[in-house]
Amino acid sequence: MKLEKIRDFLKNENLKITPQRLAVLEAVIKLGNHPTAEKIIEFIKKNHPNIAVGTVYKTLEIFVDKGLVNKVKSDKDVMRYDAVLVKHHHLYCAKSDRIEDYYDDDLNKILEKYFKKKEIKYFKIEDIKLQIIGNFTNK
Amino acid sequence: MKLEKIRDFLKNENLKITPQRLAVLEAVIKLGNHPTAEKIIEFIKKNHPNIAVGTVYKTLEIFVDKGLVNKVKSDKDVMRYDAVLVKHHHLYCAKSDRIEDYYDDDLNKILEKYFKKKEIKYFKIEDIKLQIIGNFTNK
DNA sequence: ATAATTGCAAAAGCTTTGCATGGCC
DNA sequence: GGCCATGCAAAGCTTTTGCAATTAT
Repeated sequence: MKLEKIRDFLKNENLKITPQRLAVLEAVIKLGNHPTAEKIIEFIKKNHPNIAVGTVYKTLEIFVDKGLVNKVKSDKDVMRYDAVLVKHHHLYCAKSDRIEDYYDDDLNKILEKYFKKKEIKYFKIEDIKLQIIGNFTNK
Repeated sequence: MKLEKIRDFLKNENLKITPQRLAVLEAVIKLGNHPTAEKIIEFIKKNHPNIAVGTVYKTLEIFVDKGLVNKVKSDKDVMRYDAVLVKHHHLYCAKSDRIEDYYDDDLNKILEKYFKKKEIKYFKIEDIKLQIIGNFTNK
């Protein structure tokens, strides 16, 4: 997302445009690959040494509420954040904390079709995310 | 899983059969629905008031290592545990912490077939879990 | 001007750890 | 008896909170 778009977005949500907020979003986007709060803070501190831990958490929470950022969690570690808004799934390394995005529109269509036919009693589906667990064979 | 099976399992893994271990596994099984450590401790304390929190966590971790119990985590809350070993997926309530199991062999077959054809470069799949997010329409 | 946001530090969970005591094999 | 497992309490980590000072609009 471009800087101008981000400013507009914040403005539309009645959120003040502060250097901290821009820095947090920049960090999530530039770091990529589902950074932890710790990594985000580390990244921001390079250019913005006085940012407070609490500010980063609060800002991330606001972005999650507004849908600018998503939370990603595996079965083993701390909260991680993701600024990729396009629908996607995740590849989880069984042995490490590595998480990669997986895009596949055919798959999404198959799932959509499947669940349209085979409705779940007592449950209205909003979204489906695959956790694909396995091992990366490259380094 | 029956008590005798559990005893055999522990024996085979060279784990001592202790009342605490039996109680933890019993709690996870009887509570069902992905209890938190807190709920497990609460349940066990009824019959076993002196059990230590640390013991429960250590025991759960051992069971997870040995594959007797799985960890389940949503994007929002603490670690939860699951003694259902049959392959299944999860329905996550978008508004609460409710998590229900979802079994569907047809779905598993479709996914298996799909990923057999459409291999992911650099990744060897071991398991696929669906996080189905939405709303329960019963109470 | 004023209301929202920040930094700071303390507090609040949840989970882990160290060690002496106790219990299983 | 030997060694593993437990209980207890303290410590560790991540995340949240309260509040005075600061900043965006």
